[in-house]
Amino acid sequence: MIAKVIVDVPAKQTDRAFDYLVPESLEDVIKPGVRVIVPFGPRKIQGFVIGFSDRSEFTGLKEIIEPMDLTPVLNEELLGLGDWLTEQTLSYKISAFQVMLPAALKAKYEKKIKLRQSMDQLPEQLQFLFEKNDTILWNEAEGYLAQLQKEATKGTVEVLYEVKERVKKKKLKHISAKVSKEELMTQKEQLAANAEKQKAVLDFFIENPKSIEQRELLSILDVPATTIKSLVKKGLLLEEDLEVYRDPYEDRVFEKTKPLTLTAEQERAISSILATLGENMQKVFLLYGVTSSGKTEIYLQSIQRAIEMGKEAIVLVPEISLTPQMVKRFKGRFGNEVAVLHSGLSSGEKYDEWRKIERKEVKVVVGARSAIFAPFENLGIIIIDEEHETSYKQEDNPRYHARDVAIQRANFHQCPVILGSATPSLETFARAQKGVYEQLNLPKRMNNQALPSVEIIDMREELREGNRSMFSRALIEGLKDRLEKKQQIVLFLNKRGHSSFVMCRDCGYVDNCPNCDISLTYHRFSQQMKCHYCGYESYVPSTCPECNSEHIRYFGTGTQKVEEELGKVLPEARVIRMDVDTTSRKGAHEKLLNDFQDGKADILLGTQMIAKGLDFPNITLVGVLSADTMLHLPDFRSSEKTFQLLTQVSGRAGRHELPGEVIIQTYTPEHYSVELAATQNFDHFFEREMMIRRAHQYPPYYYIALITVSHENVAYVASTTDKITKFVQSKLSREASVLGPVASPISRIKNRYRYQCLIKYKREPNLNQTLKTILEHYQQEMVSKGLQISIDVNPYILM
DNA sequence: AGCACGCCGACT
DNA sequence: GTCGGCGTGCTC
Repeated sequence: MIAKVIVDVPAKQTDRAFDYLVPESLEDVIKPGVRVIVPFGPRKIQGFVIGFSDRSEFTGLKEIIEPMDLTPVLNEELLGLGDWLTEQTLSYKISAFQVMLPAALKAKYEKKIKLRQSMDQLPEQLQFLFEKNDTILWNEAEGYLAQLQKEATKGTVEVLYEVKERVKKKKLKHISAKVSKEELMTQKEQLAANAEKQKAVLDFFIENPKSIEQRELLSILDVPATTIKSLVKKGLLLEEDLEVYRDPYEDRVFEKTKPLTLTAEQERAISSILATLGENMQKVFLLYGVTSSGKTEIYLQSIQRAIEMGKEAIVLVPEISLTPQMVKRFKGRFGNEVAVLHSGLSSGEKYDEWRKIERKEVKVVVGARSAIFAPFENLGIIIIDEEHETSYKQEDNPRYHARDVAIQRANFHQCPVILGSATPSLETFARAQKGVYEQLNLPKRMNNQALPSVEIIDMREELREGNRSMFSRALIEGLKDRLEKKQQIVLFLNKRGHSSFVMCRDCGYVDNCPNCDISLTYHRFSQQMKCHYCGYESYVPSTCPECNSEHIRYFGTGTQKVEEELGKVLPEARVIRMDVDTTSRKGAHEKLLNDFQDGKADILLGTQMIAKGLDFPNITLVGVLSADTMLHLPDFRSSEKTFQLLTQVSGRAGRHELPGEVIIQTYTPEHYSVELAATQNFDHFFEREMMIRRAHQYPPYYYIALITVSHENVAYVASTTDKITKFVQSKLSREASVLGPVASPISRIKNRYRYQCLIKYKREPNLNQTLKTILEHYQQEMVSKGLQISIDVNPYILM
């Protein structure tokens, strides 16, 4: 039997199956989807079995060394999905497989040197290396490698390549009775009279026939481990290592919730979904509901139905660690049937959650982007909450969009996909309008609570009238008012777009990174300037390096700065600040939110991370400090993102009995995305933005693909990009526009110059082949000259 | 990605 | 004469 194996070498030349003989003894274990260790040249590496064949064109086949799994980690569906991913994203097969699995299953490689003959066969100056051990790590022999290599050819030492698992299954020693209760009793009689500890242990097992963790047993009975050992030796007790899961929510109790009664609107929406569920068909729904309109309850009850039908469910949420409330809702309804996968977990914890899915111990997975690959085999429904979120697009290879994967998987399982949002992406909304997706509307908030009133404040006007602070007079008024009424406030700082940079007020000099074409960010905590792209650090300049002026200071507002200012204006206000600094510690996020919920603070101040999911009854005022910082980014989606963000943030106010108010501060009050977010008029915004997209040939009217070329030499990059652009032009139809070559918006990162070519097209069956040809053609130069070409067929970041 | 093989410059 | 630079090609 010959196995086709995809090897763990992410390179163009090795991006195909290699044939290996399956040793007879392994024929039962080696199945498609099993990871194996195979010899590859002089080394050993990991590979994935994708299929079998009885013949090979290749002579001199090698044998598979050993399997790494007893059961496949990728089932037939996921193997196929891997092929599809490879084709869609132009990535390597191996990368596609690895992205579908928890990182813990990625192999770790170790290179070692082993002494083969007696020490005295070795030149004297090398002997000390092997004094302690006959095997040392390759890096430990630094400086002697050349000599050792010579020894290796003589055979005194041998170079070993090892493939290691990254994470061990967590196992704990469990003890149980090996014989019957009666037998234990008779054996107890025969123990020496003074063997009281042993008798106590036997008594315990006579009472409790179940197995128990050794550590626990020892602490209950207060006996030494040797007592257990001797009973095991006598054959009365059984000692075994059982796999236990690292459960991140272990010590948490989730209050059980029951399905709520649905409103007439919810009822109407869910009936369509349930019908599709019952008919076993693939269909995509857009659940378009304003903030607080009860989308989650629809998710919960749809999943309920899927479970009742014996099926499973995937729920994607944007970066779930940021919404503990969401986890609570799912765990509350489905208890132990839920696995949670998000970036806040350690790789061991992620692996354990994944194992629960693989072993069919859960029915529902709630997680961020990569949870879309959960290895369920009987998927009944896929839900993508906050469908418009850009974090569903992976920004490195394979550059997939979870929404596309979801639809692909739903096609395989013939099940519904629900895309939920109050502010759908234009792509999705356009498809719903065309009838490709079925649109379900929830236009009203639950319990008919009115949407909050929104006021837009023109900060230029404030400035003209002499208010130079970052808070408008209206906002200060509002803050004071809520403090008095003991109501809560959310202050939102839109940081994306500009962070704190240092500029000279006299000459306009900006402190830039020497390696990247981007300004350095001021970090108050470490009193340093840092580059977000390459990590370069320097001190904060006290005088301008250009003109020696002392009027050099930082611009832009960080949350710390706002907190400080807030303290000056409203010293009595209790503020909780949420940003990367205060939430980096595990569980910090949740604790801060709990404190806020418990009323330990009046104001919650934060960045993007507080924009969604917050649902506290006492919030009656939401302030947006700077609405328009994103509008000026070189990104055709910036209006869309601004609109979405403002709408989401506004939705935090007045979700329960108390009416809500929103104050949006902006320097561009006339911009339609600000104006229309104030009235929460998505439909109007959609029309407006669609006109612009059509005029500029952007999605959803056109598809786009972005080729980015980078190298240390500008001229080389420019000329290569030029050749690529011309080539693409020659291969595509007249319908497509190929723009370039131009320098990327961030024209240099880590001293590499960056050029790009943007392709806008409607239908180009040749495109993928053309792009593949480019990668193939430049493959040599990519390895030998360090040229980088990255292709993103549906980019979300154009920088 | 590694690693070996192979063909040209500066050294004991 | 050889050590070693990294360009080229292969890995079942």
